[in-house]
Amino acid sequence: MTKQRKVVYDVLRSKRDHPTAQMIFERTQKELPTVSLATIYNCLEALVSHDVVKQVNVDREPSRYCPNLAEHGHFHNKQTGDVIDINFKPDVNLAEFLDLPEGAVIEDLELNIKGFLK
Amino acid sequence: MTKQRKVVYDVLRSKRDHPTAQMIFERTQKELPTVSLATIYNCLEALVSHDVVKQVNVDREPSRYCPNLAEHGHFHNKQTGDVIDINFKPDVNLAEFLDLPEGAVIEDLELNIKGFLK
DNA sequence: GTAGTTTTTTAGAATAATTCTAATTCCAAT
DNA sequence: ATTGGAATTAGAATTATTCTAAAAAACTAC
Repeated sequence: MTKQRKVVYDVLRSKRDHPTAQMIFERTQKELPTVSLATIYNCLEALVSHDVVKQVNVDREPSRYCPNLAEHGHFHNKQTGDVIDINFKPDVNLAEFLDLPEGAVIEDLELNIKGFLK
Repeated sequence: MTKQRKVVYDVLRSKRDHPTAQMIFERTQKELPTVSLATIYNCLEALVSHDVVKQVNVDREPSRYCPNLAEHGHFHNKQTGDVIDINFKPDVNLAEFLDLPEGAVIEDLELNIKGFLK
């Protein structure tokens, strides 16, 4: 954990709105004015590969980052652009409802829902 | 439906291996040697926006395209790079198992599973 | 503490999928 | 045939991300 990685991680935890690397860069600059965007990407890469942060991709938009490690999906509000976490109801194992091929081992499951709030 | 769009659509239906735009470009060139990559993107955009083809994104890899319109997910085999369709078991309504916010209207649901075959 | 080694950060260049631009071609309807 | 509108094309532009090389920082053993 370097100083930069810690600040990036804190930025992510302090406002869980699924910011992009650019947004994280801007928020991190308030704390570390000389930080570079490459460092933001490096830090995020380190945090993601150590499984303390999840990278969230919706369509081909810039990646967003999320410190929620529990298995969950994302609701992308088309009207506001917001992305919020969607938890599964208790004791739900998604894989049970899927027609997976013989011998399939799931390493990662990604659920993205797009829509709006009525 | 122009000639190019028809060939692109036929290419997609004749081999349902979720090709990228580049792969579709190469396959289309066999039929239309003077076609351009921009046209492939244009045609795919037209087909996707008219809801006859689905665009499939896994991570930040190049988009893949799929003529299967039934609601389904995708299994991404990390060992082979293959992407295959995953159907839901009969009468399963995923939304029932999710903690959606009040008033959420689902317009699109995207399920990507990464793993391998044992 | 200091010399030596490794890791991280940084700025800027490079990359690659996709989109845009402007010119040309195609086609349908007059 | 001519015109008008849309589609196609080649190539330039865009943009999120990755790479490169150099400088800075962090560690390690002495």
